[in-house]
Formats: sequence, C-alpha cells, structure tokens
Amino acid sequence: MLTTQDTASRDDVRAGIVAAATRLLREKGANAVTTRAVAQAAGVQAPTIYRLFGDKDGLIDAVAEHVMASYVSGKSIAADAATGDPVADLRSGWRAHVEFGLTNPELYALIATRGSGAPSPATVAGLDVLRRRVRRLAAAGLLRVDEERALLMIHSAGNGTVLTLLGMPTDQRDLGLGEAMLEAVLTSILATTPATPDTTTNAVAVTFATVLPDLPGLTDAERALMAEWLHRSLTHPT
Amino acid sequence: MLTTQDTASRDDVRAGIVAAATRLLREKGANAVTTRAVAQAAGVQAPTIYRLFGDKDGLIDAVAEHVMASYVSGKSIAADAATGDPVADLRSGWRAHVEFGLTNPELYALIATRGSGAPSPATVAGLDVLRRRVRRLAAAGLLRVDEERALLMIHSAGNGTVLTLLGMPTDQRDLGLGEAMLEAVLTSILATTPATPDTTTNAVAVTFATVLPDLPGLTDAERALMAEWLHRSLTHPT
DNA sequence: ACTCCTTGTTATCGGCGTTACGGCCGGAAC
DNA sequence: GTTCCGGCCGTAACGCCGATAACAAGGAGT
Repeated sequence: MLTTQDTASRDDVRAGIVAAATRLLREKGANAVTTRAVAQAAGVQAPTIYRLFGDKDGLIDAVAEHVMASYVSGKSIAADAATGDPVADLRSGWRAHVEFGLTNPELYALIATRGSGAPSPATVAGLDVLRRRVRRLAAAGLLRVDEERALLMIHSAGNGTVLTLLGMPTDQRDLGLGEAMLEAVLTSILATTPATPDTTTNAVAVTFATVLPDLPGLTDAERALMAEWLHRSLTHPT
Repeated sequence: MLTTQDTASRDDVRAGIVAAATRLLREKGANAVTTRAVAQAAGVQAPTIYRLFGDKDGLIDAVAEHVMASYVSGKSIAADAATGDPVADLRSGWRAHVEFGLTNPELYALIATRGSGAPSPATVAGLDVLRRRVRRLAAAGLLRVDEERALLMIHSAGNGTVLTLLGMPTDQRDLGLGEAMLEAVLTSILATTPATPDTTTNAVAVTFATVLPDLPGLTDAERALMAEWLHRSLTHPT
C-alpha cells in the first residue's frame, strides 16, 4: 500500500527525472534525450522511467507539460487574463505561442512534429486554449468564417511560422514574420465591425433569421426547416 | 574506371533501392523504413546502401527526390508552365504543394520535420521554386511587402496548412482550409487586393452558431442538424 | 602479369527503447 | 514474535537500429 511518504518520494523522483530530461533537452539537444542518459542524469535506474511514465513518449509529454507550466507561470498571468477585448487576447496568445516556440526550440520541434498517429497532449492543450479564444471571437460577432475554420487557420499559421523561424539561423530570422502572419490571418477571419451588436441569444437569432435566405450551400428544404425551427424557438414560452 | 555497363548496373541497383524504400514508406509507414528492411526488400546487402547513399539521410533524400520527380511528371507539366499571370502560377503551385503533401503524408512529414540542423534538399528545392515565383510577383510590381517576407509567409502558411491537415483524420479534414489560407496570405502580400464579396451574412451565421446550444424550444436533434448545416454552409466553396 | 579499384559478403560495434526476472522489504495474519 | 505474502527495485538482458571494419573476388588499366 502506498503511504503519503511513498507518494511524496514518488513525486520527487518523478520531478527529478522530468527536470533532468528538460535540462538534457535544452543543453544537449533532442538526440541526447535517451532513456539511459535521462536515468543517469536523474540518478535512477532506466526501468524507473517506465514505471513512472509508461514509455518515452510519456516522459516527453511530462517534460512538455512541465516546461509549459513553468513558462506560463514565469510570464505574468496577464497573458491569459481576459482583457475584455477578445481580439487583443488572441493577439497576446499568438505572441506567447511564438515566443514559447523560439524559447524552447527542441521541445517545440519535438511536440509539433510528432510523426505518428495521435497528437501530443501539449498540442491538444494548446488547441483547447485557442479554441476558447476563437469561441469568444465568434460569440462577440467578430468572426466572418466558420469557427472551426478560424481555429485551424490560426493554428496552421502559428505552427508554420514557428517552424519556419526555427528552421533558419538565429541571426537571420525575420522577427516581423510572426506579426505579419497574424495580421494576414486576422484580416481574413475578422469582421470589421460586430455583425450583431447585441449578442444575446434572441437578438442573434432574430438577426440570423434575416440572413437565412442568403446562406449558400443549403437546399431550400433545409432553409425552410431552419426558418420553422427558428420561429418556434423565438415564440417559445420562457 | 567506370564503364557504361558498370554505371548502368550501379544506377539500376540504386533505383531499385529507392523504389523499395519508397514502397516501404508508403505501405508500412516511416518507422518501417530501416536500412535492413530496405536492403532486404531491394535484394541487396545493407552496406550497399551506405556505398550508394552515404547514410540513411542520403537515402531518404533520394526517395524524396524520386517521389517528387514522379509527382511532377505524373501531373501535367502545366503546373510549372508560365501562364503569364504570376498570381495564377503562385496559386497553382500552392495547390500542387498541398496536394503533394496530402498524397504523400509519410514522406512529407519526414522531410518537413527534419529535426536536426540543415534542412532537407527537398525543402530547399521547394523553397527555390517558390522563390522564383515570388520574384516574378515582385518584378511585376504586385508585392506590397518585402520579397523575402512574402516568401517566408507563403512557406510558413503552406507548411503549417499541410501539417495541420495531415494531423487530423482523413474523413474530417477541412478541404477548404488550403484555399482560405492562400487567400489570407495573398490578401496580405499583394498590392492589388482582390475584392471580398460578402462578410456580414457569414459573420451573423457564425455568431448564431455560438448561441445555437442555448436556443430554447428545440430538440437536440434539431440543434445538431442546424449546427451541421451551418458548418456546411460556412465551409461551402464560394 | 601485376596492380588497383569497385563490389559483395560477413561479422560486428555501440546504442537505442523496452522488458523479464529475482531478490528485498514492509505490512498482515496468527 | 514469527511467518507469510504482495508489490517495488535493480540487474541483466532482448531485439532492434544505424553504421563500419575486414576481407574475398573479379575485372580494368598499364
């Protein structure tokens, strides 16, 4: 049975392994992060890594989580604080993303270019953050493309920008590239003014009903059904 | 000294190795491309690979070159033909790039995410092609940003887009993402801004999609159908 | 005929991710 | 207090990998 002391020591050695792997990754590059090297640097045996992390991917995921947590806690919390302006929040998130990639090149390349199948937990975490920010844009009536489309565009542009910058020598990087790409994407996905000044449910639904006939890509039957349902919902008690 | 027969046989076995490696990459994935597996599949000994290609990276580069050559020769040569319209050429080149990435996922991931130092020859070749196209844009006076900046933006967007598409299951890929990203970049780098027809209808629809879950008086099935139709309409090719 | 260079073959090196196994230690039951 | 037993730890190993050394064979050039 596990006592509190056991779990504490377990967490300690786990943290030590993550710290050792992080240091190796930063100082010696991705190729130096082997199970044996990490185990030796952390002063544990190789199988311990597998008992604590499952396999090497689990270790890398733990390293990513640790580095990202350190990064966001190192920065002022203002990065994630809601400014009230969803566009400003998206911009600051973009800049944080680019800066994180340039600060941790090896780790970024490791998690962003995970070849096989499932994406890394760090990637899905980042996508979740981005998804929330995009949703706020949509809810404020500022998006003029599909929400998922906007999400994928920002993600593609951000990832591609960081990978491009990482692929060139430090001294000849175009530091304005990030801002230019952000402006390019924003110009394409943002509405100049909110489509519906009043973003309450009913107001949006009423406005939407007026543009429903102009929606492309739908059959008349589908438009008719949507109109009927809209009417029913808007006349629904409570 | 090498006789013609020698070089022919040398080229033959080289081509056989490249073909075997290509087949393994396509059918069994990147992890299956080992020097031993390739040697066995090609019917040669392992050291032969090192005599002909130097090391495994050399083999991968040869595979990339071979697959790209097959691809451009399989397509009509019109892809690279100068239409006279530099913008149209850039567009067709972009589409060819995206299509190549989706057609050869393992190879693309292998050459686009080469972790260490120097970029792959395939990457620099692609960048050279892109650089020529961008130069033609600049020569025609169509660029409103720095030539190198435009190059990096197109490269970042294209690479990021393909990687994003490759990272999601085949059946849920947003096939319009490539076109949307291309338009976003073009709008930002071209002097003559192409007219964007309509925006308010889309913006209203996107906003409505965010309040859809809160609409009263509807069944879950009706809400789900409306969400699906909205998504289809918003990602509908204009 | 002799030499040299290319090719084919075997065996091997060091390292990698991962795991099987046996001893050990701490709590449980009597 | 003694005995038992179930889960951790460390050792050693497995099966691969990329890469190379060493050597036999055989034809080309002089």
